[in-house]
Amino acid sequence: MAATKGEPAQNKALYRATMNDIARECGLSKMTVSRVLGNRASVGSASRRKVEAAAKKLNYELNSMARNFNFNRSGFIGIAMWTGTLIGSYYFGEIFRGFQSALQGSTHHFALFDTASESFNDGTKLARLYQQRKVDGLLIVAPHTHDHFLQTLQNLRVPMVVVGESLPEPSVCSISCDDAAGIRAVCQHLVTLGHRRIAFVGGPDGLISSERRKLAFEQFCRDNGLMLPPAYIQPGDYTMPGGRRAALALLAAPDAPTAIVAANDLMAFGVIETARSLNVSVPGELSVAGFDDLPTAADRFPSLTTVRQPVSTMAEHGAKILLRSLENHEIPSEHLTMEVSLTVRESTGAPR
Amino acid sequence: MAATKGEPAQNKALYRATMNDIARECGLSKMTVSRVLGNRASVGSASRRKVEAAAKKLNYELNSMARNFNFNRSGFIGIAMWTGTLIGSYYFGEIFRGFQSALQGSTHHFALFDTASESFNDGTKLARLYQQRKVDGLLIVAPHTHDHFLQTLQNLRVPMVVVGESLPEPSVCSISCDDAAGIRAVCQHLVTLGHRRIAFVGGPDGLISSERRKLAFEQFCRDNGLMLPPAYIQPGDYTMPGGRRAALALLAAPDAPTAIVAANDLMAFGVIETARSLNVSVPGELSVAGFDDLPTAADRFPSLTTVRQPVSTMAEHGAKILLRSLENHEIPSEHLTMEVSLTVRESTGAPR
DNA sequence: TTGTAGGCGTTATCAG
DNA sequence: CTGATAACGCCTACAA
Repeated sequence: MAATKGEPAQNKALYRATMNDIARECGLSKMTVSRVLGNRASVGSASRRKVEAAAKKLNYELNSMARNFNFNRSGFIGIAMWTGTLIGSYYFGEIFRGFQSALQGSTHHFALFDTASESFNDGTKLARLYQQRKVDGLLIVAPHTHDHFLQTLQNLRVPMVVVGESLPEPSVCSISCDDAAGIRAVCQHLVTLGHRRIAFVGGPDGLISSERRKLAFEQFCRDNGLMLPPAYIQPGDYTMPGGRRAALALLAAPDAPTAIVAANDLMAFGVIETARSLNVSVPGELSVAGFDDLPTAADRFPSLTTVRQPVSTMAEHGAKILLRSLENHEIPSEHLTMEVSLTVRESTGAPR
Repeated sequence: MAATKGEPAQNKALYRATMNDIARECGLSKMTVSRVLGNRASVGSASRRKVEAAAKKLNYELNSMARNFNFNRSGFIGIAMWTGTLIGSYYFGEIFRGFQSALQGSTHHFALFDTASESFNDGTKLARLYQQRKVDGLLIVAPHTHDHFLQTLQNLRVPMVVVGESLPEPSVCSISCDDAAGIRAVCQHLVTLGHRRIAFVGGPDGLISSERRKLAFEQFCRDNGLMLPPAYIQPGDYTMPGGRRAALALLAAPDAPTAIVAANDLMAFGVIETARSLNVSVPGELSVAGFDDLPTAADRFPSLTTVRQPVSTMAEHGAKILLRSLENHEIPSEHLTMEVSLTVRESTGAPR
């Protein structure tokens, strides 16, 4: 590591003008100044001009700390999540995009908090963010079932919206997609193509959506009289290596499936890679489907049949609900379930 | 989209105790309370116990807004970047990981700002965040050369550190990796293997690091007397499709290269995919190398020879420098260049 | 339309 | 060790 020292740089902070300075500058009371610069209340046009000129001259900016202190709000929305696994993912990118577009016209900003740390799990630390007025509310992204903070937060009346998972608690607002419908749609698609031996690669424990997808798959098989040996339900972890492992287990077995449904796209990619390395052609000998519709799902060879969930729309709705509830000083409690859609591409076809 | 209304939920906010309440509760002045709860100054142990008991009883939490208002600091560090392209990337995941570990023991938190919006480019909006005391300082991630805000920020003495790009401005603190050394290492590796016809897939315009990698490549070729027809320098954009396009152009030409160096891993993946689809074996007929060392670089078939840059370490250093400079009320100006290392894997070999 | 008084919750300062 | 007072910068409420 090489270091270079730049020129000395000017260290002293610039003086920041206050409303008082402006008031003095133009011989008005600071209330008049406040009305012009902060309140936009009715002020004589002469005064207004004077104040605005002085503000520009002194390079004045509202001190949002004094302001928020007064209003008893921080101006920040906290995004709370397991950053370790989520932060660099496409999923979070979409989530953030959605959050951002909900922020249009709002004066709020986003702060990012990691729920992985020990003290977060009982909600103490998260709740404290609100009690200390560091955030006005929380957007909880894809919480795990073993995150025990939700109850704590709810008891303390922390305004919050859960995004990406549907919670059993009816009084906690949550926005998710219709996981079960998505799985049913893929399975129906495969059955229509003629498949009868369909296997499933599940997501990690601890995510309700993941559990939902698995249950929907099992239910579909029962409803349609498909064979479902235990080995057809492989555990997974939403990663590509996880998909590879599951595919190895499935394709090595004597009664290998003719189709594999993965609980997310990454695992489906892993399945396809393994199939390729085993010289099992996709979709010729094996159909593969995923869930998420990552951008690369369309780019890959073969392109991936998958379920599209409107992640950024979910996030946008969630953030809007939170913002609205902050304005109205109420705690949101509705549950939203967004529709998903099946995108059929090259990775699925009729079985041989 | 289906919606369900949860139970009414308790809407009124809980009353928040203040230091005054506690003072009254235990018959002491609020200064004594402040000393116990905020200052940790010397206080008689009897008083201390009384205050702590009352605080617990009233479920008291420090009001950080009043506190920060007093201290004239917001408690937030702003992370400013082009979120559209970065937020969902592995790179940002590493960056954030680094930032976070720098925050251990600090009372600061992170806020996230998008520099894509129009008004950001001249720095006005970004500077305002600081002038309005919404953030105490800024971490600028991978700024583009056409981001014109840096000069503005510097003039306004905004404490900031640029991470991931090395800037020409000597008085703006920036932390980056030694791009040129990385490229030289890959090229040397290829030349040592016997390659003489090496092509390059460049990154997007507007990133200094990207430009640096290209220049280093050209310089290496000149220094080593390698042939370098213009077509050997392909434009790219740091995406997989970009890598595919470049590879198509390179492999179709009459004097196709025996090795391709991509300015990042994603493009290298694209090159490998295209090679595969053209039945050009890697590394048999074509060696491919990247830059970044994404986790998947080791997983792929063939695994990728690439340059590892210590992204999270860079970020951690950057954040630490900023935090330290905030404590000392000074503006950092050093330039740090971190070392990179070559990781040789399966995608490179001797030419036929 | 403008100004005065007071308060938000905390800490600095200085006196006891 | 403890307390009274003032201050941070802004806004609400009321009065002129």
